[in-house]
Amino acid sequence: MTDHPPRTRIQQRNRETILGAALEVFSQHGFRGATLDQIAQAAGLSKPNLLYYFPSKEAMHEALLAGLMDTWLAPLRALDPGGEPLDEILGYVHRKLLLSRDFPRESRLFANEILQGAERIRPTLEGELKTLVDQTAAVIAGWAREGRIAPVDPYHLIFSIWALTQHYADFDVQVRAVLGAGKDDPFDGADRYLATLFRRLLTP
Amino acid sequence: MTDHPPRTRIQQRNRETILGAALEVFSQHGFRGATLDQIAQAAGLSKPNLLYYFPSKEAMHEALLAGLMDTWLAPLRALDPGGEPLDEILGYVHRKLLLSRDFPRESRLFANEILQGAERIRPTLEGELKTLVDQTAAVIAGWAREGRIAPVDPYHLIFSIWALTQHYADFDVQVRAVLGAGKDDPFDGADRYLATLFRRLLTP
DNA sequence: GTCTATAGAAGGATAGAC
DNA sequence: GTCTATCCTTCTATAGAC
Repeated sequence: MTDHPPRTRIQQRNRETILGAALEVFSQHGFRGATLDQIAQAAGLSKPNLLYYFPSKEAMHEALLAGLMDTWLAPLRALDPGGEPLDEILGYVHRKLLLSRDFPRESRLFANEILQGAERIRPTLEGELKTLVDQTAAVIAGWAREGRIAPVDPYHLIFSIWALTQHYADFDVQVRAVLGAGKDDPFDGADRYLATLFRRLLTP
Repeated sequence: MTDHPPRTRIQQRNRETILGAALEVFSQHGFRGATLDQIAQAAGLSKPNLLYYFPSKEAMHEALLAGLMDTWLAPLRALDPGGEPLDEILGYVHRKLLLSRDFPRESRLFANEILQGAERIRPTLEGELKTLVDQTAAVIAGWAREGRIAPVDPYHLIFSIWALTQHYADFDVQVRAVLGAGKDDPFDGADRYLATLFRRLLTP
């Protein structure tokens, strides 16, 4: 017994193809800007065939968002309150940057959602996300109180990690326009820069 | 003789009303997600009346973007190569944060545009913006070479200033969801946090 | 200048053949 | 399961009265 009706291999494969195409299109145009025609073309399927696998455009979008939040919060969950403070925070920054590098479309899907009011995920932000951030902020505040890192507002510290890592995915076009064509991968430079930044910020 | 045909006061006022409404709607839904109905309602005018003042939806969007880039780059242009390095950079951070606080809709309009591929402003990014950043990066690199600030990649420094300041406007919904209702203005905390961050990063 | 009415195109979703 | 054809709604833009 599973949560969902059993699916053949071909059904499973098509659902994944469609979700991949939907991610591509939604992340580039936002929910309202995306069209089923674009998704169908990206998936190599007909428009009605999309709607055989998902009841609506909305359902595709929800399916993408549902899986996203856990992936996005995993690096923060992996922060160990018992570890060495600076290593833990630098490790979080590094993991979050890798996530932006390897899943830029997911990052942009999320950014589109927040930017446009987050109506579909506001409950998650105010619930699950806030709870996790509150816990982590308490840990970081404890480290600062013990003098193991320099004193710093833990909430703004977390915001700054999000802003700095996601910037390279969400504003990729601008970053590459400014750096020019012949440069290294922006993410390599970012990794070194961010390690330096947070080391200098947090070293007591 | 002016660049444009003369306009009555009422025409001028209506154009501004429409652009204000368009900014509200475009910044929240992106270009394709916005509708003329929404803009008309926000402006308190009929839909055909909008199209009496602007030839198309596209024209409204372009009018907004045209004015935006200069406003957005002004704080960077105000950075004085002859000034005290740390003060100049901290001053830039502060001005940029104020801009995000006072013009969050403009920030989100810009973010929507970049996020969705920046097709309408890519030439400006690769031309005017890149030139200005290259010049500023050279100034900052010089300061670092002279030991007046700590060594740091000037391009990633500028990216980090953009990311950190615009985050509070673009991801406002998420910031407020995490901080909860009863807290201070996020921008107050951000101002103090960012000053600390860049001071610790850049003090030699 | 501003409106009502509507043309014409595009988009989401369904019917029904295969 | 997958397609063609099509319905119905929404959207941009225009026509034309006032």
